[in-house]
Amino acid sequence: MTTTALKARKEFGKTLASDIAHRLRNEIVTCQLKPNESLKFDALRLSFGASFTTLREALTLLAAEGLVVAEEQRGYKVAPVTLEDLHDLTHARILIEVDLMRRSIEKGDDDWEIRVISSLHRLARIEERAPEDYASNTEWKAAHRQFHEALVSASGSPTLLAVRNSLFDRAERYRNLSAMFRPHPRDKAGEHRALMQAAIGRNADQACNLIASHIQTTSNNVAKYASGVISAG
Amino acid sequence: MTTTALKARKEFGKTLASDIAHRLRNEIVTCQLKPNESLKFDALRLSFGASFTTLREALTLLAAEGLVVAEEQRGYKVAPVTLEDLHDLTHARILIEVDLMRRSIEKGDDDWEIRVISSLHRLARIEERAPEDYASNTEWKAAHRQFHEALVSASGSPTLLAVRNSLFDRAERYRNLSAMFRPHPRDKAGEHRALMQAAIGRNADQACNLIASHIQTTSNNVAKYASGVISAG
DNA sequence: ATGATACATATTTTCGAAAATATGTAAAAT
DNA sequence: ATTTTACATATTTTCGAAAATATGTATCAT
Repeated sequence: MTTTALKARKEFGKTLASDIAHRLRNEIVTCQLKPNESLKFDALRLSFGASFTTLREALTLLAAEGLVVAEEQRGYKVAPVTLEDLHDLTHARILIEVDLMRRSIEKGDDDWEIRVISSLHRLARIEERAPEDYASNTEWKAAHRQFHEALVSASGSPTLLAVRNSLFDRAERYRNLSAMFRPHPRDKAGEHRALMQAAIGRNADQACNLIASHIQTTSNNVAKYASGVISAG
Repeated sequence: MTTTALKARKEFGKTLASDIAHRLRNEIVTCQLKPNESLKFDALRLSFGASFTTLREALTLLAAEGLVVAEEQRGYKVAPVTLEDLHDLTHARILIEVDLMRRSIEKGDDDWEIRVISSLHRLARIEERAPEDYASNTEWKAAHRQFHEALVSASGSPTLLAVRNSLFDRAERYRNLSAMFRPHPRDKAGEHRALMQAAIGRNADQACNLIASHIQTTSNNVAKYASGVISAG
């Protein structure tokens, strides 16, 4: 009932465009906006309450991240999901995440160890509280993201970290898609704990192997359970 | 004198925004727009003849590529050049280019071999014609880019290729900067020929070593000759 | 019936003005 | 002299209308 209602529109960024990009990104990753769905300006204007220009800027940003594709003069649409894209994405993620992991383990200081341990702890607590299908839990997803982010956070490579974040979003969309059709979520708790132990124990080779197979296994499961809704590619 | 004058404005893309992004990218990479230079809308509007909105879209695109940085509510500026950034960039380029090279050699077909051989041939011809300081030659730069692009063009990884292209632009800016202060360009002809031979000969290990040291050596030279104009980082 | 052409509609793209925000300057207070 | 406040200016950000482009429909010729 106060003036916060107006300001509340800008939750995540200082500018309206970056805020809308954030909201759009979320809707695409969670598949509220479905793959291949065309993003018409009139419709977007209605649901996001912003002008053509502002929306256009947000879409440009998401196109650069690979969540949206732009067909010039023919508008924007949510990026399609294909098996080919999933494989491409998985390969890129493993390459980059393994490199970042190794360097993080080399360079990580006390604060890094604390970030890794505490983010895993938070993740475990959430899993305790909601043992059944935590994978569709928003809180779990945020904690999961933060744990993986913490692992590579000491790598000191802004360029690769930025790419990594973008790929993580694209992968999360596939995970969400798969979760819709999967009877039970795979139990990753053990894998996460092993990752933490290898990282903190400065066992770089083991940590890199673990993260690579963690990503690969997740991807294989996505391909298995979501193959029905994923285009042939 | 015909109506082409109007259409000529759009040389590179179908939309004006993508065309302006292309032109801006070129001016930044060639350092006509200097590192750290602030990109005021009024000034840009004058030199590019487009409206706020269109320019904003182009800048958003270049910010995603890392050639421009956006400070919210305080406009855009050309991305700074620092030794730290150069190192970060070099590391990322080696990681990605080596991976793409190996996969290109695995998968490359006859057409790939032809692309590699013919693009090297063109590069060599240009070097013959203009032996002195071809590095500042626009034609040479385009051919150089195409040769390196050809080498990795069979990798079949759209995601990593897109990142690679973006990193190549950022690196080229550093090369151009260094060229301004370097007495003679390093002779890369031998390295390029060796790269081609290793790739076509399907000697993946050797080709990967060559491309890694090619990138690293270039980066070291940039650091050496351009250190005066690069911020400490 | 089929394909081509012209027209009407839908949609994207671009523009310049208006609003919001930051920056700079001068007067007032301590 | 230094900080604070108020005001004026410069700059970015956002908007909705107008232009450009694509898509769909009906008409005509073959």
